[in-house]
Amino acid sequence: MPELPEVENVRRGLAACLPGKKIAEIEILVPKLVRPDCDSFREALAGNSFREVRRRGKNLVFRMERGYILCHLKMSGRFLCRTPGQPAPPAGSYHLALGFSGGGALYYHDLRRFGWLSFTAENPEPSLPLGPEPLDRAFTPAAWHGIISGRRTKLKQLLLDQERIAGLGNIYAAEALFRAGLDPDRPAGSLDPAEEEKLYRAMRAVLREAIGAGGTSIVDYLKPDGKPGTFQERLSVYRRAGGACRRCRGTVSVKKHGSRSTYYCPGCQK
DNA sequence: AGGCGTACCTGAGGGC
DNA sequence: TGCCCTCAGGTACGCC
Repeated sequence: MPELPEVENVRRGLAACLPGKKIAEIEILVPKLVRPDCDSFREALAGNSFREVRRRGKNLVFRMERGYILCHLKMSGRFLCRTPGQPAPPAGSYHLALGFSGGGALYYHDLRRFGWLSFTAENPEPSLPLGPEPLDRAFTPAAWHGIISGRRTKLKQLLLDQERIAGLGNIYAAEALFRAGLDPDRPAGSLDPAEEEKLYRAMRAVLREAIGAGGTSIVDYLKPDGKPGTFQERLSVYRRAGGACRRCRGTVSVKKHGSRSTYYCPGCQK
């Protein structure tokens, strides 16, 4: 489900309700969601408090009074934040719950159960195997050039490689390539300087716009307040195969990279 | 280096 | 109605 814009919206939603909250109750209904194991997760979090919610790529990092929780939502992980007085979600609608002193709770639900939460004593951020944050100041056109120059990987696959650039997934990789007018099969190293810069700008623009729109809600994704994002209304190619290209009125097409669908416009993307 | 298959899970939707 | 297949926003691992 979630790529950088969705995870960033989750982060913002949680940052608005978690800091200062002390964990009084821990309910783990699906043990495999927590690491290193149920018992140590409970022990580490009982009586612990939330301090800050950060994001690195598609990972969430909760800085606690003692230690950190690293979380990846994978395809279908979802948080729901409830303030004191708001009704609890129905049983069966969550797989993990952290109840707070004084009321309110954080709920996690993960339909496909690929996601996880991991308690670590030290800050896990520096050792995450991730490339630069595409919206960081430090991520300059020169840094981007260093990442793609000389590479034979297809653009689509490079954009999905979190170790090269963090945060893009199947939706925004396709959307960025469409905006840049680039064929997903082009070897990354084949871009001329103007094309490199187009892609650099396209990635950053689409991510920024999607963050502003609250992310893309198609199947699973909801913000921690339970509301959907709206960027699905503004997608140019993703899941639009057979539809008319908004730029050239040609037909949006789809093909596979590995086992994943890549949507693109053959007329616009060269 | 790069690309592919498989695995981890559940549910929705299409074809018959 | 049911069955079987494919597909879904991610990533790790093993193999060629």
